[in-house]
Formats: sequence, C-alpha cells, structure tokens
Amino acid sequence: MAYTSPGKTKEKIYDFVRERILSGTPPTTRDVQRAFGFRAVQSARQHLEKLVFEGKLAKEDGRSRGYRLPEFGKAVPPQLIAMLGRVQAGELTEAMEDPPEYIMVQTRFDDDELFALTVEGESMLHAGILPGDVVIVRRQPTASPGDIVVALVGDEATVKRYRERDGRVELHPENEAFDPIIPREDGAPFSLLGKVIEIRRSVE
Amino acid sequence: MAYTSPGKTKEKIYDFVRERILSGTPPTTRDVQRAFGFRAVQSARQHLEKLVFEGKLAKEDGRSRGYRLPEFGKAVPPQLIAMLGRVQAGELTEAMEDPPEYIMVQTRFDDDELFALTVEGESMLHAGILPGDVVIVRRQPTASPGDIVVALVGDEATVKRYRERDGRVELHPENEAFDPIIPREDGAPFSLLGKVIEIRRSVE
DNA sequence: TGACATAACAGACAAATGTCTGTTTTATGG
DNA sequence: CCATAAAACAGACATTTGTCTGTTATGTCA
Repeated sequence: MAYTSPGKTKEKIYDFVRERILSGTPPTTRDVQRAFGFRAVQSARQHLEKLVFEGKLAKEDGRSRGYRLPEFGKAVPPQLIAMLGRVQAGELTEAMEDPPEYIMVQTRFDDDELFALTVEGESMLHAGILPGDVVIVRRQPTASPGDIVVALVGDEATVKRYRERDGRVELHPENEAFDPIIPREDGAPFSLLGKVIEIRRSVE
Repeated sequence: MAYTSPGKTKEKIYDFVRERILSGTPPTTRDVQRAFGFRAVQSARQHLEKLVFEGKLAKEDGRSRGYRLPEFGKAVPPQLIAMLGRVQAGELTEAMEDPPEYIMVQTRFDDDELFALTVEGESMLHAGILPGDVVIVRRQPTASPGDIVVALVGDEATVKRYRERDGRVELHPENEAFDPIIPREDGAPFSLLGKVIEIRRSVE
C-alpha cells in the first residue's frame, strides 16, 4: 500500500474493525491486511496495536480475532427471542412461518423466559400501545397491580392493565370503548401469560 | 466428560455456541472443548459438525471461530447504533457518558445513517409516543407529509409530525395542549435531523 | 448376547493466525 | 542536508485453531 498521511489509514482501520466487531465477527490481523492491500502483516498489526495503545480498541492477547470494542465489556449482551403467533387451544405457539422469526433484545432476563407478540386491537390505545406494536413479554404466573400483562382469555391472547379489586383480578383496557375483563365472572378460562417489559413500533 | 444421553450434550453445546455468537465472539472448537470439559477436541467437533449438518448452525469452513447462526443469513442482521444525548450548539452529540450507550436494531438501513434518542415531553402522546420512549431515527434532510420526524428547533431536538401547508413546513404535535411549530415564522433556526423509523418503550 | 448408534477419547498434522526482528520508504522540520 | 517519526515492507517463527484417522466406552434394541 502506498504511503498515506499520518493517522489517516489508522482511522480507516478503526472504522473497519469496529464495523466487523459490530457485525459479530472481529477480523484477524490478516483480514485487515488484505482489506487494505498491505503487503506485510506487520503493517496492519502496527496500526492495530497503536489503536489498542490509545484505548480505542481492546484486545484479548494471543487469541484469534481478539480485538474488541472497549465499551462492550459493560453492556448488556443481546439475545434473540422468538416471535409467537397464533393462539391455539389455549397455548401460544410459534407462528407457522419458516424460518421462525426472531427479534433481538437486550434485557437482564434470560432469553427462554421471554417471548414477543404482535398486538391486535386498540384496547390499550391510551397506554401508548397501538395495533401492530410488538410487545416483549416475560413469562410469569403472577403480576402486580399496574403492570401491563398478556393474558389468555378464552383462547385469545390479550394485552391489558392488571388490577385487583376486592381480592379479585381485573384486566383493564385503556380505552373507553372497551370494557374491563373480570375473569371467573364470565366463566371464560383465564391464565396469565406474563408481563410486558417492552413495546416496539415500526413506522417506516 | 462422562457419557451423556444422546442429544443432550449437543443441545447444551448449541445453547453455548448460540450465546457466544450473539454476544459477538463465536467460540473456537477448543473453547467448546474446554467449556464442556472434553478431553478430546474431536468430541466438541463431533457435536458442532452435527449441528451444522442439521442446519442448526452455519459455518465458514477453515476460518477460526467460523460458526454462525443460520437465521442471520436470511434475516436482517443486527446493528448497534449510538444513543445520542445532549443537544449542543445546534448539533446532536453523543451523550457524555462513558462508555457511550448503544442499542441494537434490525433494519435495512445502514447503521451510520441511524441514531437513537430519548423522547422528552408529551407532545406526541396521541401518536403513542410517551416521555422516556426511545426513538430510532434515520438521518435524512427531507420528509414526506405524515412522517414522524426529529427536528432541531433552536437548539432543542423535538419529535413531531411533519406536514406541509401552502408550501411551508409545519411540525405538528399530537396533543391539544401543544401548538404546531411553523419554522421560519418565529425565526428560530430549524433543521430536519431525520425520520423516526421505530419507537421503543421499556416498562419494567 | 450381539449388532448398532452415539458419545467420548487419543494423538497427530496442517492451516490459520498472532507475534517478532529488522529494513526500506516517505514526509517534515531544523 | 541530516535527524526524526511514521508508514510500509520482508521474512520468519510460535501459537492457536481447524481438521483428520482411528479407538474405546456407553446405551438401545432385537
């Protein structure tokens, strides 16, 4: 590679490495060498080590693809969780699309106690939950008053605000056009699937 | 490692590898060996290759740390984008926390045309955007009527609905308690930062 | 019991990758 | 011009990592 002004190539190498780390596969020294057309491995290494020295990159010595982003140590690791679909026979099942759809989340919960669901209907409009929104739910058998929960009423999954009144569970919509659901009173089978911990909306 | 029932260890290895890939550093064969206490590399390789054969894992042959998640090929790859903070001198700058905060998104846009922002104020309440929500924004200099956009008015970033009236830009809140912003009329410097493509709310 | 399948082990070789020592080239400032 | 610093190069060696061949152990089923 031709001579470049001081620091110039180093910047580009930083961008390159950062990109690769973010996309999930840190580069090898020789990946960098090839990407920049160096005729010597050391040329790549020189820049990389300097970036480490400056603290712009972190590194696991001796290991292959050992370059890291310094900030990553502290961040919550990302997890993939499944998007659930149809409600069948009282059970939420994976939508029958193949491949199954996953979305990425970052929470302190374990990924196998989480699932995601697309909201239908406008019953939670005033809580800022619109039809088409995706809710991320943590499976749990109980909830606290005020929580937004997903419950199975009949064989339909529904998103509501959890309340208690006179020791009885009530599921409240946040839209005057809808009525509260008071389980056991109308005889429909009821079970609490979990608590909504995140809401997402795509508006492209 | 002691003998385990068929498929059992393979499942655990899959979880392990998956976890590692998601966290950004795919394991080496020997990482797996050590993690499971195998006394032979081949024990790990055996399971890994079977997982590849079954299509549960993908692989880049011959390269170190070559295991991948197959769904990544088809799905939109995840990207980390920066959370921006303070507004200074007409420029949105990275919040001065160190380390800078990142969130993971999956879109077809390039990560360097995206940024994220925490919403302040209730001006977009009826559009389902609440204070504290995080909006993910694609930088673009123009917008179409109806888009939800982020604009710099004075030196404050604001989220509004983009409209045009008599050939002039108007920024509309979705809350009767707030008034539309009509740039150039009140003299405040104005610039369009981009369009909101996703909204997220954490409700733990 | 014996055939069969899978799990686990042993020991090696080869390729990829990290690391090192020293040299040459290019720009800059006294 | 010379000294200096950074960039780029050359060529190697060491370690890590991927890969291979063959063997032994464990459980299942007829």
